[in-house]
Amino acid sequence: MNEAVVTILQGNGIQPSAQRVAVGEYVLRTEDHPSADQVWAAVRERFPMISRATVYNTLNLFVEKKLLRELILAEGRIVFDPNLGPHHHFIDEESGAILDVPWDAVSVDRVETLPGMDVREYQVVMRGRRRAH
Amino acid sequence: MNEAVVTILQGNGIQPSAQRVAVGEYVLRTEDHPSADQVWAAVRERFPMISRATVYNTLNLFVEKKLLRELILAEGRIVFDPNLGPHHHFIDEESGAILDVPWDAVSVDRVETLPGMDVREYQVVMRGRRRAH
DNA sequence: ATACAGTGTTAGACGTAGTCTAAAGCCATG
DNA sequence: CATGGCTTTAGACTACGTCTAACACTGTAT
Ligand SMILES: [Mn+2]
Ligand SMILES: [Mn+2]
Ligand SMILES: [Zn+2]
Ligand SMILES: [Zn+2]
Repeated sequence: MNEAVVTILQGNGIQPSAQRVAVGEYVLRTEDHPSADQVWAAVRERFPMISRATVYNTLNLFVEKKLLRELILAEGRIVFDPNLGPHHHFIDEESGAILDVPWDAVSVDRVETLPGMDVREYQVVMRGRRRAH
Repeated sequence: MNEAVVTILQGNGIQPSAQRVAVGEYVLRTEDHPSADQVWAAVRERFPMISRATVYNTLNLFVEKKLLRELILAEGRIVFDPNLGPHHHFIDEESGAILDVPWDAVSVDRVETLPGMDVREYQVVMRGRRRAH
């Protein structure tokens, strides 16, 4: 059992069962933005007997305990993001891949002054094509 | 049959059947961002025999013909937006309501300069609470 | 008038992502 | 051991969207 993950879970009031650590080992470290079923597939490679319900339960628990964020950017799938700091997202329309865009790469102004809206959080969602740079 | 809607449909190469006009009368004029089933409910009040499949077919046709945009901002529902110009969105976390934010109410910079990303379109997605203003 | 073709509508089956349920397993404590 | 509280599990269930295949409508050709 990965001690670093065990420590994170304990530090957030989560009993570190073998299944939860296996899910955490993948989803808390990925650079990706995987869906629940992608997490299930990835975790099953090393922990083949884990059930789908446990993966969903664990992901929802991690969201509740603020180890993950849920993003809803594309049709038919919720994706999970272990990058908790403020950042933006770029969606490659060709592959569906979701890329992080650093908070300071884009500048956004006047969000605080919108009449009638108390903005708790915001992000820029960009869509387009990836290209060589 | 609403002549204004008939004209819009014809102008976009869509045969103005009674069902399509009924859907258009609601969804092309709403200030809301309704889901397909909300559209179905609204249209059925005046056209009770319309089928769910026709509403979905019609909405998808309107999207294809660029009379509507699809937005994916919340869990478990695609919503439709007849406001075609560039604008941002604010989601009231209490009610789930989606409000338009005028393009110029917020300023966004440096989106064009992101390395490796060809941004075709973008918007700011804000979440928070509505309040009196 | 009738036949026919092309388009549009319909009910209901289907696919699929996510949730729920109820039983079984695990583990600490007495 | 026995008990109690979590946790996991398989599979049922729900909800949104799509697909299918039959039926209806409309306009044109005969
Ligand atoms: Mn969730
Ligand atoms: Mn669609
Ligand atoms: Zn991210
Ligand atoms: Zn809008």
